[in-house]
Amino acid sequence: MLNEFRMQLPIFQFREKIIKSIRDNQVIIIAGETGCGKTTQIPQYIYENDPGVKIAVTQPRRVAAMTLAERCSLEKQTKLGQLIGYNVRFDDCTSKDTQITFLTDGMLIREFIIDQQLKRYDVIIIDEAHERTVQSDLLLGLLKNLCRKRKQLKVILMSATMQIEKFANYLETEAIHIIEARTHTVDVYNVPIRQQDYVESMVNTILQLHFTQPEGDILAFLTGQEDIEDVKEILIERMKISTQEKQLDVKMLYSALPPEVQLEAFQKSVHRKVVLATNIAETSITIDGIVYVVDCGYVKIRSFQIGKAIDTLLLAPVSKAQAEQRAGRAGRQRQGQCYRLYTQQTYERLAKYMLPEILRVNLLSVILQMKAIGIQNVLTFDLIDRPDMELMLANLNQLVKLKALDSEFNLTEHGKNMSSLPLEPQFSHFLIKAYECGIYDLALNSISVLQVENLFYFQRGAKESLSKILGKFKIANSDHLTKANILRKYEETQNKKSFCKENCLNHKTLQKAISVKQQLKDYMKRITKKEFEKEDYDKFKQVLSEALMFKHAVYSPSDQAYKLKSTNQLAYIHPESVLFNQKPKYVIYNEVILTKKVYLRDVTEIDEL
DNA sequence: GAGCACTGC
Repeated sequence: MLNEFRMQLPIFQFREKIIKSIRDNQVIIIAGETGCGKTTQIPQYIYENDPGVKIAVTQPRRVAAMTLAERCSLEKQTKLGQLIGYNVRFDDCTSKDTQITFLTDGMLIREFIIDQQLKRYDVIIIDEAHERTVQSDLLLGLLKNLCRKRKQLKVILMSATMQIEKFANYLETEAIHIIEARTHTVDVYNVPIRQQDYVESMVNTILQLHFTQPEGDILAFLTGQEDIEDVKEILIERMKISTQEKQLDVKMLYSALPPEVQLEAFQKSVHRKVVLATNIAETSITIDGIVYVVDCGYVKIRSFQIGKAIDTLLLAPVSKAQAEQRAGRAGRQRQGQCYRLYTQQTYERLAKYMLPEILRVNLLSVILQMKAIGIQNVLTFDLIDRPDMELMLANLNQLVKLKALDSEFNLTEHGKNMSSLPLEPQFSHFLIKAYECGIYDLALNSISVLQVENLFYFQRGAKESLSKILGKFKIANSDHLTKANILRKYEETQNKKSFCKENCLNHKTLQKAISVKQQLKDYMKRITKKEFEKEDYDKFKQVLSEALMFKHAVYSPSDQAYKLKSTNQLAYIHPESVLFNQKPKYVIYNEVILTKKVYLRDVTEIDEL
């Protein structure tokens, strides 16, 4: 039954022990580094031991769920979607025969909304729990509760070997298994003195490495598009004037890069390759052949400032766990090396772990989900880390104003409908109201494009300017309507690829917007029957303004900036807005975010507040 | 004149 490959995995020696542990305990923890085989093998062991059980395995990312299902199917020599399948957004590859389902944790939360007992599964495995996403934290809370109601249910938490005691205490279990993986060692070097400018330091380190060390590709961790482009330019320049013969291929990798350009970073290169990447290469993406890692020591982190009610996207030092994760990327093939552009002393002072997501994001949609799952008092719900009470209370009150909850915080019919849509509550509210007012096509197009990121792609020094392109599509002083217009024009155009090229648009992004639109349309069919349509921009703005009632701002001439109605904070219109450099008196916005300045993103002019 | 970490439903 078990082929030789499977028997060689480190986890195999633990097979009997783990099966027994699952029999004896309701909740068990399995910790092991990547490569020990826990994710692919444990579900199969459970199935082989008791072929009647239905198993769910969650993953933070959709690609992981899909590839893992494929791998396991191959090992069991079954067709994908039969015995073993996956279920991710836009792609359900399961059947009535499916016993092992790999799914994203967001998907399992949606299943909780439909069936609060999750009766279709006998065993639930939460994988990569150490990543501490909002979804996996919430799932752990829900499963902890569910274990009291369903005594036969088995829950398995899988994670890297960190914070195990914390998970064990929280889940009240002593059944812990630690699996050693066979990974190659990575030699870590720190710079003796920290350089002021990590871009310069990065370039020097890469070149020195290139000219002195034996063959093997390099992965460099930077923080964003800007420093990646800087390093690339300088590297290419220095290589040109270098007297050394050895060539170096410079590739980039970050999520705003169109997928076809990202692919270049994976191709085998004749010369040594250096991939300049964001933390996308930390967990989401693996590049083969990496022997050297260079780590700048920083990462951009998005956090929600509770008092000011603004998001920030700022540079922060990495955590120790993150630095280890980055270094580990050098040891996947053979023994590797990691160069850190910071001192040993700086390393010692780093935080052990990054603050979990649930403690640093706005929780409006999570709280609506919790209410939809039937949690009476979300303020006292037992999560592994409790979010700020005042933030949750503020979120509850916002949901009351959006009529998702009544004054006693009970879920309304409208709230139930809102929670069924894969959108932020404001947008769910907007879409439902827009349907009722007969502006559904405009609203659907607008919301669909607003869901996707990186609509435009500008290479450094691109001829076409953003304002010129925006000018072509601009409608009614509104980013929301302008984006709806872009999607319409895209759909009407025959040659979509050249349309995108002309307008610096991202083809894959618009394709995704179309999938989103179709999905929203399908969901909306279950909520309302209304489908008459009129083209009324004023009505659109009126409904949007009501949905974004906490996101109004007024221009203050003395400050030359916008004053947010909610907090009196000053902010500027983002350069990617059609209203950039214009000064309409009243605006509504989707998001306020601090990067280099406090910016309002996706802005629409309105007549009055 | 000036900007764009990463996931997920």
